Amino acid sequence: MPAKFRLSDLNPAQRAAAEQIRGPVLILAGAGTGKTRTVTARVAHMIAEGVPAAQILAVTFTNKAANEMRERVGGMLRKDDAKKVTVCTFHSLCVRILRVSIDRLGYKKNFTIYTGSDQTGLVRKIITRKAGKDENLDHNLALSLISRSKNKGIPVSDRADSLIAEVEQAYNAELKLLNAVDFDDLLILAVKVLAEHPDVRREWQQRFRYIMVDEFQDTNALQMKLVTALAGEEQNVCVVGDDDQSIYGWRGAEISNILEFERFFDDPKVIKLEQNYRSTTPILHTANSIIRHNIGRREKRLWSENPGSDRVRVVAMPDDRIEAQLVVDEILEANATEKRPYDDFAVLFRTNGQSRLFESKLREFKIPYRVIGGQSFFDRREIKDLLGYLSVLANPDDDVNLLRVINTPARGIGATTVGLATERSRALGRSVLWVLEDEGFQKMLPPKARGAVLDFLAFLERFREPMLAPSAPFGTLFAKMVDEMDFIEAMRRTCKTDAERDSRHRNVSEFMESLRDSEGRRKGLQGFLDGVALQQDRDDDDIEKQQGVSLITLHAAKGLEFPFVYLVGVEEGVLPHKRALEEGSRDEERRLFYVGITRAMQRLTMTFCSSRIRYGEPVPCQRSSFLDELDPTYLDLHSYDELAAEPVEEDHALSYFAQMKAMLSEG
DNA sequence: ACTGGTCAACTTTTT
DNA sequence: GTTGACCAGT
Repeated sequence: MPAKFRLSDLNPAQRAAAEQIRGPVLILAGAGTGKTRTVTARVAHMIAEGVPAAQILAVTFTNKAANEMRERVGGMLRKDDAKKVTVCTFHSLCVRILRVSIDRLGYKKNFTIYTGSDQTGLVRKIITRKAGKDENLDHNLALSLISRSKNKGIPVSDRADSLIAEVEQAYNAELKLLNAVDFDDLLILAVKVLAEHPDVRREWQQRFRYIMVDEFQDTNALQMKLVTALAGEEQNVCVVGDDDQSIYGWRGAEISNILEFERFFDDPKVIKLEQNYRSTTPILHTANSIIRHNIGRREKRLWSENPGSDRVRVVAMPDDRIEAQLVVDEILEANATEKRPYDDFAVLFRTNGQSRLFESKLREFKIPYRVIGGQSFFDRREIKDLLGYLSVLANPDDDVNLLRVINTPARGIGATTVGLATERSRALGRSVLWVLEDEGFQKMLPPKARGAVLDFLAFLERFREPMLAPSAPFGTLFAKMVDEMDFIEAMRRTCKTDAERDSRHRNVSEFMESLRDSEGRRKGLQGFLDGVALQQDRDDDDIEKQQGVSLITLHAAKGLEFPFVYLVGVEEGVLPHKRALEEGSRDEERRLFYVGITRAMQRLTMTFCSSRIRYGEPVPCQRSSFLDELDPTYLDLHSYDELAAEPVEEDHALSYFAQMKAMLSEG
């Protein structure tokens, strides 16, 4: 074993956690308490104690966390051991199980995974079909209701005749017909196949006899079921989490999984990690003061040995443009005078849309930056089109993607022909592709359309076999396809501006390159498509290598840390978000705020605006009520004017803060 | 069947 | 400020 690993490097609590190898273990790891370090040390310790590396499964919630853990484990173990440890997300674990065994549940193994926009598209279509286009049942609402009920195993509405119930039924039935599954299905079906087929269950239980789950506070009921199913009799389950950082309730996460862990596993060993190695006392103190307002937590007291030299700042800004300007100015200055690399800075915000202004300001000043998370590369239209072709090749039942690509680029198969085909497909209960191939259908078409359809079918057919062959050079082949249909030229023609043309063209090139890269990884076209659906391939190489200021949503920031953090847009309605307040999840918003604060290592600045541009119009806003919940001991309140002019003395700032507070409590 | 234009609606967070 | 849905003209 490499010399890097010594149990004596851990503090007593961490060490206790690493040494408890067998039986159920619950590690309550506050923010910045060396969680990943402890977990990786635990893996190393297990292997040192003779546990075969291949029997260890570490499940995380996000790919980012999985990648990080894989890297850390790799640094601590011999290379061949490290490779044998399985580190993956819940969803990719489910895909693994299902690609082998989903046929037991009546699906075909070449199922397609429907993500975000595929789902919305499908639901939207169903809503208009069921209710006409004037009906404005919000498709996002419908989807989230459907998702929630799928996870809980109960129908959306008790009234079977209600529109939403109809939509739900149609959605699920249609998915099955398309030989497609959504994210919820991945969990549901994996749990189902394990529950209903003891041989499958036994196989996986024997494969993974030691299970670790990271970010356990984000698991939902199904994920808990999956863990229990895999754990088997031995119950070598170690979960790590922090209820104060539970921020995925809206997605069905059950905070009770961690709060009531004892209900699921007998007599677990519970270990708390409370020493924080990340942040200074002012930052931690401020963080503790906000999370105290939540009830029903597992009490933790985070402390730090680092007194730090900076107080926490709260800055009032006139509007969001100036907010971006000031933050960028400060970054520029700290980089110039303190020689701080740009990677030391992060701008954190509640909603994706808030990153735009910062992006353009940073570009303006030629400061390198990276956007973490945000709109996926794979959601761009041109990329979805290309993915559509690949999906149709892999799964001929995938009507949604077939319809997406059937006339992109335009090839003479217009709305009339498509309408005819879908109608017949519904009538016969066959896939659209099946209908197109049917001679009876072809005879109904006018000669021109028939020719176009035949050409299209021949085109697909020519590539299907070669692309799906076990070790096919599918990237190279697909490049040929794209070339033959003149995809790029057609796309360029539909672009309005030169900039758009360039960016789309670049995207296509990048996509083709990543496709060709994955040829070498031996997972086949199917593996590539899985990776895309699970967001695994999201150029994490690229983004890791990229340097510069990080722009991140609060959700995506969990697990990360930065010396200098700007938490922007701390306004009522943004953080806490208006929609969240309507749903009554103020506590979760508070945890989100807490997560944001605890990302900061040295210096934390929070800003709020008096006015913000929304939909192109300025809208007045107010500081967040969360700011009033903070303990002011380590807090300085500044106005933009002060900061823009001269740095203020601390006592002045303090009295300003006191004044402000007094004013607020009066009103 | 395709193109280009106007208009509306929209932004919570993500595997 | 962006994206898509819809419509009228070629």
